[in-house]
Amino acid sequence: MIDVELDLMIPDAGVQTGIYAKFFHGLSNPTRLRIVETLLDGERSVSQLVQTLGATQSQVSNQLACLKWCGYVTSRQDGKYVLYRISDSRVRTLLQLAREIVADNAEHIQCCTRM
Amino acid sequence: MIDVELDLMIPDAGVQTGIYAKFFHGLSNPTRLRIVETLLDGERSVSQLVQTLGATQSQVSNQLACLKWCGYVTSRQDGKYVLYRISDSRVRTLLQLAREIVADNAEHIQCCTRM
DNA sequence: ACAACATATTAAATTATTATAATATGTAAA
DNA sequence: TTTACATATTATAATAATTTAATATGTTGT
Repeated sequence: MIDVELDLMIPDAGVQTGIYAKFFHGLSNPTRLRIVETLLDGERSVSQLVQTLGATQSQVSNQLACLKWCGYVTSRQDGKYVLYRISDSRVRTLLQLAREIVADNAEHIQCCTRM
Repeated sequence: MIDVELDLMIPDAGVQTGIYAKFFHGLSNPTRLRIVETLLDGERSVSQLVQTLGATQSQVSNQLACLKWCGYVTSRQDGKYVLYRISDSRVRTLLQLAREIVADNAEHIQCCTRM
């Protein structure tokens, strides 16, 4: 009973916030972010991404799976290839906004030693 | 020479994308995201955040340090207390946009088994 | 200066994420 | 149906992030 009350007092404890944290986690890795940026330029196959990013096929496939789970990309089969695309155009806006915030707070953003 | 050319062919290889990935990493942890959400409601001391989130003091201080590095928050001393606030109002817009994207792509967002 | 409280830092243990390498699945052309 | 190519999955090793616990620093009031 006391535990329940305490839980309710904690905003978004556990479940709800976790979804959004996972969503942001999708962009928290340089390889994934570069995949998203590349796909913002148009649909790409896995092998095209492999070539563009200079990463291994396994790496790209795994990160694409992650981005798919997070809802950033969708895919369709096209012959031998699987083409990926950004699933929501507002992702572009999200990235642009992030760039602006980072640019205008450059003096506060230090080099992270712990992460 | 060949290496240099290859590097240049890879969009945002390494440095630049890394900054934005780190920025997003700031919101990729449930505790940090809840801190940001709480601070969007107004300035808070560390001990207030500790109570609200039900996390340890060490945890909150460490995550605040991380958020500070990422440029999300700034702080000021107020007597015994250190008050933290969101450093850029556009962070609210960023979170709202993320919520909208997640909401509208709920069917694509699966439960991530790997992360 | 001392005591009490608030916050920051650190080190070590735990846990999560990522890269690598190997293999499996799927598609299409011969 | 065999072969070649494209992508996905898996296991393991390497690395990074998080929690926990302890301690250090800093501020205020006595």
